[in-house]
Amino acid sequence: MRGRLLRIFDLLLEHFGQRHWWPGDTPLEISIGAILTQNCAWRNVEKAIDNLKGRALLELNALHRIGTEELAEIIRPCGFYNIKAKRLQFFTRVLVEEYSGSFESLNGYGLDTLRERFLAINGIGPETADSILLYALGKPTFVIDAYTKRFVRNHGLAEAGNDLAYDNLQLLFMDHLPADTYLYNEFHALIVRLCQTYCKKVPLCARCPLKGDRGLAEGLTALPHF
DNA sequence: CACCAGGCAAGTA
DNA sequence: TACTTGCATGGT
Repeated sequence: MRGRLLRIFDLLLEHFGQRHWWPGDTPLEISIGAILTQNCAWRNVEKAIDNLKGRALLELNALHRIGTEELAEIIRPCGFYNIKAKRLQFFTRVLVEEYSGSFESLNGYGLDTLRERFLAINGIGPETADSILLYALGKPTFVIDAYTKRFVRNHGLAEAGNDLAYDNLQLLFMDHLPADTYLYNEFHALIVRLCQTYCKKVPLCARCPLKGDRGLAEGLTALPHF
């Protein structure tokens, strides 16, 4: 599996090039995006983040202090705005009260410690936690999202059922790849890029160039023709 | 019109 | 433990 995954990575990287993920200029902006994108289209998150940027709210203390109802109206375009406003402030509260209000102070903690702390925050589940850890903090944890699950399923990398649970999907990648931040960053972004073009709808991606009876590796070599 | 989009928590059986 | 529901906007 290790060689297979690395081969998939190499072919995707060659085909699509570096992704330069996650969109966002600072650890805070990346973290905000990770929370706001929960079950909604990224284009709507961009509108919400633009609204925040226009009001100088991409700043930890400002975001922490603003009224929750006012914040909800500002992030309205990304949907679920009432609950997401609370979730943003649950997160900022922990940073302000426990970590000196700075992302720099998080660097001194290990991956497992921070992941456990993030998961204990209401509104931060495994995907949001891993997105912040990997893309905002540079910790080597593999992000599993709807695209990743679809990718694994459609290409037979895991059987249906419990193997597709979040933690097991994460182990599928992390047990068979070196714990490398760049690799995890790029690999996940490439899976997203692939699915956004060829696997737009659940549950199957009939047009996906990786799909077929010939097997994954062989299918991948056909990528450049699409 | 129906369905989907880079989840998560709370409620139910 | 496993499954269902609420949360809500905007694009196709």
